[in-house]
Amino acid sequence: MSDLVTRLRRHQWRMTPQRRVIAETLEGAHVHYTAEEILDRACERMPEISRATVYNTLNEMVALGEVVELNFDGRSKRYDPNVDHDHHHLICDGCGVTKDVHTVADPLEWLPGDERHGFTVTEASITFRGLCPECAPAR
Amino acid sequence: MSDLVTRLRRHQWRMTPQRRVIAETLEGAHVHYTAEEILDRACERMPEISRATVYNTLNEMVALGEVVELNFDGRSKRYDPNVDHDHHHLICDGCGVTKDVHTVADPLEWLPGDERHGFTVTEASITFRGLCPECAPAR
DNA sequence: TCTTTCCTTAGACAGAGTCTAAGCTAGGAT
DNA sequence: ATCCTAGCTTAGACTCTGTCTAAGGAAAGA
Repeated sequence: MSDLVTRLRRHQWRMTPQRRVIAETLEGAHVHYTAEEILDRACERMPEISRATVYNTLNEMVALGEVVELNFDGRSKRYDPNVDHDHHHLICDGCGVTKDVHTVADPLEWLPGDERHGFTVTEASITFRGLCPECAPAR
Repeated sequence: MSDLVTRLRRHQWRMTPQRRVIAETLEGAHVHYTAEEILDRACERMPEISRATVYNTLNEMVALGEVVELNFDGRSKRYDPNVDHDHHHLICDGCGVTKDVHTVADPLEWLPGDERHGFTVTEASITFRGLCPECAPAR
C-alpha cells in the first residue's frame, strides 16, 4: 500500500482506480516526473486513462498539500510526492532529471536584514544546477 | 545610450533597430517583464515588430549571458537585464513583485558532497518568498 | 438496489513559445 | 557611394503544456 494513497484517503477523497494508479506512479518514482511522464506510466497499467484525469488529479493532490509542484525549466511542471518542506532540488541541465537534496543550513539565515526590502520573508528554496553522471562529458 | 546596448555591441552582435528597441525596453524596466510585455512595449515604439523577433532576441541575449531568464510561476518566463550573476530573487506572494537580493555567502558551499548524487554542480539560485510591506497584514 | 454526487472521458480550446520560408538589411568589401 | 552576402525580420503555421466542456460512468451512502 502506497503511503501517498494512505495520506490522500485521510482527506475524504473519493478513491478511484485512476487516482490510485496516479498516486502509486508518483510515489514509486525516484525522480520527479512531468504530467506527461506520469500519464505514460499510468497508461502502462491502465491504457484507457485520460490526460484530463491525470492533470486534474495532480492539481487536486497539490491543492490538498500532499504533493509539491515544481517548475524549473519553464516548460513542464514536475511533481514531488515528498512532503518534507525543507529540501531543495538539483537539476541536470542536460536531461532535466531532478533530485531532492538537503543543505547544511537554512538559507533564510543567509539573507541579511538590509537585503529584505521590508518584506516578511517566510520561505527560501534553492535550485542547484549542473550535469548528472550520464550527461557529463566523457573523460 | 543604454548600458545593455553597449554590452551587447561588444559581442559583435549585429545591431538592428528591433534589437535596440528590445534592449532599451528591458534596460528601462524596474520590474522583470515577460516576453509578451516586452513585445507590447516594443510595439509602442515600433508597431511592426514581430513576436518571433522578440522571442529570438531575448533568447540570444540570454545565450550571450547579458540577460538572465527567470521562471517563477510556471506560466511565462521573465527577463532580467541585471548582469550581476550572484544575485537571487525575493518574490511577494501577494502581488508578485520581484526584487534582486544578495546573500552573505555562495549557496554552492552549502551542498555537501554526499548530497550531489555524482553531479557536477555549477550553479545555485535561491528564490525567497514572503510578503512585501504593502501586502503584509496591517497591524 | 437506488440515488446522488462526483469522476472520467474524448476532444476542442488556450497560452506560451518555436519553426519555416520568403524577403530585407547591416556592415564589410570594392 | 554602391554592392554583396550573411544573417535578421516577418507572418503565420505549428508544437507543447495545460484547461475546459459536455456527456456518460461509477463510488459510496440510503
